[in-house]
Amino acid sequence: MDRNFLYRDKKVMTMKIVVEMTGLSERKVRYYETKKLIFPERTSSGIRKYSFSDIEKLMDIAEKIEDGVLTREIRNDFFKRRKKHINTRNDTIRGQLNAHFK
Amino acid sequence: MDRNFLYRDKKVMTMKIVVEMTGLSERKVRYYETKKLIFPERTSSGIRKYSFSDIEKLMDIAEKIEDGVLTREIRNDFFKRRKKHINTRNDTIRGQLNAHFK
DNA sequence: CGTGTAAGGAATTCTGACACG
DNA sequence: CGTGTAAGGAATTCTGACACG
Repeated sequence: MDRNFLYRDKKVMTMKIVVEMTGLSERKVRYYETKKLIFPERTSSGIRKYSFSDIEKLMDIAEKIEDGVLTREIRNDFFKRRKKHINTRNDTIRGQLNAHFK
Repeated sequence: MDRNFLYRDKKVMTMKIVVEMTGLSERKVRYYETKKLIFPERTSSGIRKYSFSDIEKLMDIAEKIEDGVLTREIRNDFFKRRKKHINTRNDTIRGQLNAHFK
């Protein structure tokens, strides 16, 4: 429903909760923000607020990072939904994660 | 879906967010908890965590309180889904909010 | 590049209590 | 009964930086 959409995208969680749910460190979560991968809102006093969809996105990002994908590439992937394969380079690691972009 | 259910009932919001969303004071939110109207979870360090359904419940509670309903009555209403009408008393205020229990 | 950490301050949250009624 | 508030401490969050690589 329309309501569920609100639940999913409403920015209501603070860092602590995000860390608990994703298993990532605060450092990583903030870093991905500087890299324009996630866009939390802020309370009037500056505290970051995340949504359920942010949580999902973070877990997706974490998975790609582990596979060796660069934040910059992940970002491009988000921006241009269908991006050409990243086969410009061909080391072992790269080959393994192409599935993510197919 | 099953997923939306998770979003709605997952306890992820801290007091600040709850206050912002409901417009209630921290005092009220905590008081309704002592009266067994809401049941937030706690982080390992003791910080209360609320869900979207808690937010909705709080707004419902606030409305009834404004109408003069006692927390005790609201609680009974929650426990026994279909409770007999509260017409034991009959002052003006009471008459006006019977709709809530019909 | 991606991430850990110590540093210091600011904002949040918690509990128990006094107050009014 | 329902709610405001001052009190003091504990836990959270924030930023900028140094470090490694």
